[in-house]
Amino acid sequence: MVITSELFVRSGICFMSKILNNKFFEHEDVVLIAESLLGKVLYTEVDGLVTSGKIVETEAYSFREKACHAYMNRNTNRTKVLFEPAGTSYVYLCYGIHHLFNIVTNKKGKAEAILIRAIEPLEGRETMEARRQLKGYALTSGPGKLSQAMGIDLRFNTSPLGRHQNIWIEEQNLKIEEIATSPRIGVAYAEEDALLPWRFYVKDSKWVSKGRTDYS
DNA sequence: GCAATGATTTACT
DNA sequence: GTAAATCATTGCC
Repeated sequence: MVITSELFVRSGICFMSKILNNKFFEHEDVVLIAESLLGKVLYTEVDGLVTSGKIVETEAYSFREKACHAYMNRNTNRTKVLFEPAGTSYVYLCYGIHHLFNIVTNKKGKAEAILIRAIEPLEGRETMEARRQLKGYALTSGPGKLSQAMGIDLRFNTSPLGRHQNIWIEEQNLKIEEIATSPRIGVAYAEEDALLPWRFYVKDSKWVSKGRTDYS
């Protein structure tokens, strides 16, 4: 993996941080990238307010399997962003209420993406609490919750990740506890592909979502 | 044009 | 545990 080092000044303190670049997301194995994203830090700057959180739950989706919106290279107005280059944001509205944030991976034309399902708040926690109108673990423990907390909506759809786009991911070498795997949540419609163990989460994190994962 | 629906969350009983 | 909220997208007429 290739990581770009950049010097940033934040809160009057100078320190090195590493923003993931497109090479990180270009890998052909979306499942491997999904697992690798655990512990990375997602940032947004919305309305001049910076928020960030440690990624603790992800899911992988691929054009090769039925749970993916671009299964069989299904290319529609909504899914066409999945065919964009790696590192592009894919945000869509679910149930008319919730914005779900994904990152496109693999080479341009290979429709794969990673859904960010939960984060542990780091910077801007008060901003997140104000947007969510609540405190505690419900702040960001789910894909719709974290999007609301971080101000992510359809305006970010098709945005390439990067500091200048106000949405980016950093490697801060945060410690990761044990990683666990399970089937993805809410994809029973995918039949046999619903059982793929493509969900990754930090096993003991209190910030992981509570959705059911068994289809028995 | 129109009806169905969802990679969820929340508020109920 | 069950159900309502709410709308962009999709597929079919």
